[in-house]
Amino acid sequence: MSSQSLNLARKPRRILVTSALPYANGPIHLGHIMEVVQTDIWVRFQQLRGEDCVYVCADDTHGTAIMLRAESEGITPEALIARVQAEHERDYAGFNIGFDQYHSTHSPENKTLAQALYLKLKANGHISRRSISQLFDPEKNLFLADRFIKGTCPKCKTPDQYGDNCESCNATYNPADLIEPRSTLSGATPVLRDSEHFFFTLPVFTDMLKAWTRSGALQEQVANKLSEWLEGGLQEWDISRDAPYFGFEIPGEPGKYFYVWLDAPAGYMASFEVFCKRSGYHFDDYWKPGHDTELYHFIGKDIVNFHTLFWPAILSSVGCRTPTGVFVHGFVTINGHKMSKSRGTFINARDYLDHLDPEYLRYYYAAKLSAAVDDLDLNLDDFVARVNSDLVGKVVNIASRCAGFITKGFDGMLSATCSEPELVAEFQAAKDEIAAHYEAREFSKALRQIMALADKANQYIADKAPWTLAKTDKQSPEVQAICSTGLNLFRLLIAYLKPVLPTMAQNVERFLAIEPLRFDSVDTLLLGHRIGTFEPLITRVDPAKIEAMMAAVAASAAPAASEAPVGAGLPAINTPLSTDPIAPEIDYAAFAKVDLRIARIVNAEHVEGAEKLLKLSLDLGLDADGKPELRTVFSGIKSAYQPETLVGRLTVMVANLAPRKMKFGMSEGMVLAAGPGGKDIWLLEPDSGAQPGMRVV
RNA sequence: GGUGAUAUAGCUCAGUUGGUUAGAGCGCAGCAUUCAUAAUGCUGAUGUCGGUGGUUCAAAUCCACCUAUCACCA
Repeated sequence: MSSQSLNLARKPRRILVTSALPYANGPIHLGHIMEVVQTDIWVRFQQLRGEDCVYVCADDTHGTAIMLRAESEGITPEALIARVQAEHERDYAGFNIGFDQYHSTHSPENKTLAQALYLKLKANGHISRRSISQLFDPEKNLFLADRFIKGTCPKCKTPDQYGDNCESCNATYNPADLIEPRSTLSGATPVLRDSEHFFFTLPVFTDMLKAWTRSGALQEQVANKLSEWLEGGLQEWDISRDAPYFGFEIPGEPGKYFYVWLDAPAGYMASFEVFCKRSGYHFDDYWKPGHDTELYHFIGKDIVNFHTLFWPAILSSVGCRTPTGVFVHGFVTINGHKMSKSRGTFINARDYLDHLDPEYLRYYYAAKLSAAVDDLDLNLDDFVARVNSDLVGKVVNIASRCAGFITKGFDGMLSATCSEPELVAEFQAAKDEIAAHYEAREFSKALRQIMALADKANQYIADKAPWTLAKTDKQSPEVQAICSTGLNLFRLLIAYLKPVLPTMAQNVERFLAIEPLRFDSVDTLLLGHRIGTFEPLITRVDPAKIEAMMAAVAASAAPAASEAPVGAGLPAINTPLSTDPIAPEIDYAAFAKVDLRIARIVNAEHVEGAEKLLKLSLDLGLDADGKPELRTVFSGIKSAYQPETLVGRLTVMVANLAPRKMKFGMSEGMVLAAGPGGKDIWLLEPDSGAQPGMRVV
């Protein structure tokens, strides 16, 4: 079987690939990098096999968050997105991401495309309009998305909850139902106001989507998730926003703008269109039905709905083809935790590039990536061990230990034949299986197999011990044959690794004095060829550099804390006081009514069926009759504390709060804690010396 | 609160349709080697497969419930 002649005989596949558009509200971080590295490896693999594969991306530039961010910086949105895009492109280039085109959703091409999509949807009867009632900030003069509204939960009365659900009791509600709602942008009390909105009639596409999501275009895990929406009944999708909004105005509807998620996917098309203009590719070949081209979107699990429901439905309405595949990946965690600014683990691409070689991270990600949606943990100790052991200890070591003999004994000339043909053949025969793993995005499997081969190459060299022979005869043909074989094995490994390590592959090509490797290069061997001198192809990861990077990240975390997290769209000024201003003044008598007491937590346990609550038993010491005062309190701190870590600790409780009946029993008081919720809850604890029952004043 | 996923050696992960003593790499211990960026080779130890209960001749694998982590809820 000659797969080489097969490849030459057939026409290359024509493939268009995208990565998700990063939002222009913040820097590129290691999560973004994981996605583009995954995509880039897949694209390079296709190209190295001779396929015609184009890779495009763009900045996502519209929305309220961008508008507010620019306002707080005192610049125009256009200036903001231009600056951020330059940073994004620079960071991606730092990781060797080989985009064929990088564009912007705020471009004339995208405006034309988004408007054309809309007009087609409208002409097809897939746009409806109706008035909706929404909270409006009378000071800032804009409609408020749920995340810009806070107030007291109407069900459990917990203060300071966001507009759509309560973190304490998990209730979901309409933001208009909040008690004492306020705008997080201005602090003003929002008012209800009506406005006409435009909707995409998504339910019309239910059958089409049910078929498409199970057509093989999606991972099974993703299709399962989507059945939740499909079986639950799709709703019409609100695609308009009112002025002021940074985006494109809806044609013929002054003051109405496209919701950012309408023109974002159009950005894939716009970017590709720009590429077509300068390359001679035909736009319609890739976006209209009836062509043999393939279209793939690589995205994160947080934006599945937009890419696998709204987007295919829109494409099908306007007479475009649906994606061949949407490949969903998980999130990056650092040492097992979510990237977090407060924890000092929010690593931006720039932080990494300032200290470390991008090839390390490309390799580490590849070594752990699969086609599944699982999160990927960047464990920094593991990172150092893995990269040093695999890349330096195993792969590069093969060249390093062979090259010296060839250079010194044979003036760089490789032997005319390889010894150990079976071993060489085994390396070559692995091609199809490794290619299948790359194709299926099972990069970790591909690399495992490649590293197993690298082990065999080292075993072979150790077994033949050319250094022993060289002691008696530096010019022994046997030494030349062994080391030439070793270098050939090394060359095969590099050909397999090239999608992951483009820079190192280039260095190897220079060292071996060969033409750029392609995937099929493994079918031939390097015989009777003069190589260059060996130089270190990659240096070991220095753990001190990791420490320096983490120190820099932690140092920048403090001032950066006031910046909005990426993509979260929070206002630029975000301190506890800004989001939750100090309450109206009270007199001492009012305060004195609250009886705060020191209490010892004598027991803490999970509550069966409760998502957020822990059941605490609090000891307040003995009362006047010498009887122990024990209280049971249900507290919404489960997300931040393990029960066993609480037992024995002292805290402060409201001792005279009216008991409240909860689903799980009677709660006789409240313990005091601060923080926004989730992991960020901090229980109050007195200095040592305080005794249970003491009053806090 | 609902829903989808995940949980396997110190670390990071494989484990196909349930089938003998559960695997790999790293790390660790011992030995060998010294050509190589303290690299390599050989040998070895290490697991209540998140928990509980169930189905079965047989469960890491199937079912139920629970716990933890991640995501989504237009």
